[in-house]
Amino acid sequence: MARKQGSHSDITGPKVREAALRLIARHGYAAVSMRQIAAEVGVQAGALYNYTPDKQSLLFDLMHDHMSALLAAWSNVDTAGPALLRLQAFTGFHIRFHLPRADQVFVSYMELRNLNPENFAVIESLRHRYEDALEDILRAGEAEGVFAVADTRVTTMAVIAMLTGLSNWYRHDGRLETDVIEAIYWDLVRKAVTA
Amino acid sequence: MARKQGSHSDITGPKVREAALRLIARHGYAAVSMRQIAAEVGVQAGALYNYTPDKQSLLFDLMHDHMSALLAAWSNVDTAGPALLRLQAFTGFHIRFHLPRADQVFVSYMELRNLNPENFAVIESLRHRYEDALEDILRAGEAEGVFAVADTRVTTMAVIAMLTGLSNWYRHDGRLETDVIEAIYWDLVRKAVTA
DNA sequence: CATTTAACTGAACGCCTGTTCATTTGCCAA
DNA sequence: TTGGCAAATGAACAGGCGTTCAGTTAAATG
Repeated sequence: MARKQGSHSDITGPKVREAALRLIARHGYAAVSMRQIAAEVGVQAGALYNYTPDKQSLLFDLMHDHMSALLAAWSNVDTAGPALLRLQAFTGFHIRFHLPRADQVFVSYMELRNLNPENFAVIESLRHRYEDALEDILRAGEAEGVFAVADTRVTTMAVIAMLTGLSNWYRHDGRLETDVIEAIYWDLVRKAVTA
Repeated sequence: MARKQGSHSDITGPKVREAALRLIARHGYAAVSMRQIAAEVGVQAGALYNYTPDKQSLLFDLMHDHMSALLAAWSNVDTAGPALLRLQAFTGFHIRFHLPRADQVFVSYMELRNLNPENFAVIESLRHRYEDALEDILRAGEAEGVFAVADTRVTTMAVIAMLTGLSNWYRHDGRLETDVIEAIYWDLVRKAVTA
């Protein structure tokens, strides 16, 4: 047999990406084979090459889509107003965007070293743009006099690490709702940077 | 030819572990082959099995040694006195211990999913003990009334993520000396948790 | 209903994987 | 100087890897 009942690229395509994301998040890019991904989808390995030119592109696309979606979503958040409100918006946005996307976050932060140099440069520049969004807010707050940090760039990295680290241990069936988490982290971030 | 000039287990053993650590930190456990490690050491792949029963044990030993060294070093730090001083000691210790060990940190935090279940449980419990050290300090500070955090466990995880994230971007040839970094992070941590 | 086309199979390609082991070599102690 | 042992070699094992492609089948088109 060859083509299966009900098969269609609009169905199989997304399934390939979902399976790849889940498996790579679980076991890592190098540890997951194209045959494993294919088995998860329910096809033979060769069929995957209708949807990606190669394994590397599959990883890159997953990471690129995540970063693009992140930046697109952030661009829809209101960034006017006083720095304190902007920082609160950033903190809340970051948590609400990342918490439901544990697999994407995991892959995007753990598999950087498995990107080839060109792909790495692309992802790195997207990540940099996101970091800069936070850094801009911190600088604005310093200009306003409401923030006081020893080093703006270091603080940017520290805050992002703190927020992103959340994805490594947060469990949706755990003790704390998203709203509560958001409040706790906003408390920490606000106190850490305000004058 | 077989045995090489000057070869000795006291020399080759450490070299195997150093090569494995460097390569795994760079490319990931699954992406590094025993033959690559052997080539780095300057022996054939079979010779590695004089120093490790298998590849999995090699990874586990690297991570176990790192966590053991971390806990041993922490146990030598004075943990008496007021909570604020203890927290400062923890922050400084964490940074000074981790900054010169970028490869170990990378491997210990990125390769957890490549440990088999038994090995994972061991490493996880060591990590937990380290987290608890910080949590104890935070609770002591709350009892003293000098700290005020919304949730102690979440704050513990947030602070550790912030501190550990430093290893992901810090460069020894960069703009900032260790002392400066330490001061910046202490400023952030102190403000975030104090009442 | 006939034809085209998109989707998939299954086998094959050359190469790499972790691990084992008989064999060889070089160092050290007697 | 000679034996014993530690420390390697290098070939082999069975299996998995990413990727390609001629052939087959189901769905879409006219």
